[in-house]
Amino acid sequence: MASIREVAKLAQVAPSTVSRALNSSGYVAEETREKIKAAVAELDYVPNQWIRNLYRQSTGIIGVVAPGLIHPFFSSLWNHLELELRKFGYNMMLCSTGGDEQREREYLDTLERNLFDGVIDGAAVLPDENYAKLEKPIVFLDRIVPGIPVVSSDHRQGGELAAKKFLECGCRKVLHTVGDRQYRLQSHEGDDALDRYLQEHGVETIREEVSWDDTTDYASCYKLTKKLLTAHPDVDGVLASDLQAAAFLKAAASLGIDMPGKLNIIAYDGTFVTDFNSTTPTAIVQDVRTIARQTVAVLLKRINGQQLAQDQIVVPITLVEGETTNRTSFKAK
Amino acid sequence: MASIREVAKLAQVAPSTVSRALNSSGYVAEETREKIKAAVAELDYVPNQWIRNLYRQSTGIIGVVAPGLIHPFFSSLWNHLELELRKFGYNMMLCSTGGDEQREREYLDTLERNLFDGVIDGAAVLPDENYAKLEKPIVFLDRIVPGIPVVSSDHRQGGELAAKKFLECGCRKVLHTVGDRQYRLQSHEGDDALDRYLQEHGVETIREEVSWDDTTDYASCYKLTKKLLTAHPDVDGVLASDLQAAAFLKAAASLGIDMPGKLNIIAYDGTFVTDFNSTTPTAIVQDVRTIARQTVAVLLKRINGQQLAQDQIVVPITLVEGETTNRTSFKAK
DNA sequence: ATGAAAGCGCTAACAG
DNA sequence: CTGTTAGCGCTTTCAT
Repeated sequence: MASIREVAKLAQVAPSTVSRALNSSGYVAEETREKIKAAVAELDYVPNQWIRNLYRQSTGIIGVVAPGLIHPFFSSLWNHLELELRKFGYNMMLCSTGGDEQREREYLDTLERNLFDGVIDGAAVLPDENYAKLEKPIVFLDRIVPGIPVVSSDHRQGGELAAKKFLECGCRKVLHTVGDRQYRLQSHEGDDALDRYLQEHGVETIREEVSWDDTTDYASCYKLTKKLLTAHPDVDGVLASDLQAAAFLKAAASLGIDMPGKLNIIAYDGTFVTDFNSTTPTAIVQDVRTIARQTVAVLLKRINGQQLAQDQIVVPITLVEGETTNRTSFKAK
Repeated sequence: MASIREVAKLAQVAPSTVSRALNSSGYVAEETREKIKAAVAELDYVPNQWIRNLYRQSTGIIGVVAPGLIHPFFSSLWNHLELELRKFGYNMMLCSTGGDEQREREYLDTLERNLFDGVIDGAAVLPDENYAKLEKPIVFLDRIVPGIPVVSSDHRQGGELAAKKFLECGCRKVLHTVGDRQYRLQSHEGDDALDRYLQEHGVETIREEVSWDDTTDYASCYKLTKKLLTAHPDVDGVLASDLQAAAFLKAAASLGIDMPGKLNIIAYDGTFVTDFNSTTPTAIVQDVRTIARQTVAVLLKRINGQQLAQDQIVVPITLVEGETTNRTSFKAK
């Protein structure tokens, strides 16, 4: 790896002149420029970007903290984030915590101590105070902490869309799986909205708290869903994330439950995995691309020191009708 | 961000002493150590890791070049790679090329010019000569280039396992999808082995070349498989990657083809997505975890300047019997 | 238009 | 045991 000094020596100029020529900053005589160009070619000189970063105090790398890479919703989110960051000349360092506190802490530490330009935390599971001392521009996904910008789907809308669909289908008892409630997440709004709306309309709801494994690992999902369907035989509506919904579908079939006659299932997320099923589920679809776009937009504003109009950004969500909910409802009249 | 000099000043010692105290390299009097500790605490000093890297000429970050993050086989591979790298104290920077040459080139360039400790390229689609000048320790996945270590599944074994199964099922005409053949990939061995074995036993085979999209995007998969099944109505065996296999299954069902009576399907990869189907496919399962482990092992050897026993490492592969191949074959007698 | 010199924040070699 | 000095590879004044 040739250094700038070697180039300078060969071109018989000072290192600073080479620097200027290469960055086209400041004046360099055409003749000198030529000599330098020749020397660069001869030595196959490539400036060490790392060192440049040292001066610029920036690397063009954004750290992304993820709970996992396999879950279809997240893998597709990271994919879109990468594309979006690339658009603005940034690279992405992807860190996966597996939902573990300690690992998140370690990663945040690494990201803080290195010259990363910013952080996107999609796996924030630490108490609020841990985030207070972070100096880097940061954006959260879903997790709400005062003073930190957060991007997420409009889960309240998602919950309501699902609730309305269940009502249309004439459901009387709806079960939905919810995550841990220890910290404030935007997605909790969805659970609350669902319950509120359904209960206002006289429909019973059951919340079933599930672990991260139960939403990520299909085998766990399947075991869980079978258990739930057995424990609550009178449930006629289910809202659960894609994988779980797929598992519910399979489990219900194996239990001989008539669908969608006796059981309406709505999948939350609407990633590509729902396509596999022989029956296409009705799904609440998150707009991953827009989430990625907004997240990057917010982060860049932070990096450039601009003010944000709002700390919380919610992205609209849609319901896509499939075959797992009753079409012959009174809505269709 | 306090610097080491500020700490030194506050503790009334030289920066180098602080450095020694913090790295516990060299002698520091207990008393001095205390003073320094106090100063560090007072200023909330955190050493700038980035700068340290400059001296160590290493960052602890490995660049991973991926064709994509969504495809289940890859997302699970990146996940395991991350875990494995973490085990050895490394972080992973994940770059996704979408299979694009230009993007691979750009990423390799970035990785070379920055202080990454090594590169794992799972999306190598450039002509061989592009890799000759790479100076960083590198490992390829699947792609074979002389002089560069490569890790992959034992696809030859995979091809043969599939072939034997098709024979057992009494297939007479087997279709399999293959990728681009422009460069040498270990996975081509699988296609070749399948053809060879089947043809030796008098079974006709059809290769169908497919694009990256046709293996990644489910909608594309489905369109493709429907077309193929219509074009080759007499095919009684199909080998295709998970997503495609799922699509074949759905397409065949929609065309009213009797399965597995008239059509035996084997899914290649065996990722979690195959679980979703109401029918569990027979699958050739890649051992992602071992691939990840071997890849990291090879890379670390390279980083530490150790010799490799061999340039090509192949990881055993297995066939898992499912419901999409005929069990009542003459093997069962 | 060019070069010398200072410095980014830290470490390592060497005196003392 | 501790401080001084030099330097990682580059950029950026500031003279000339």
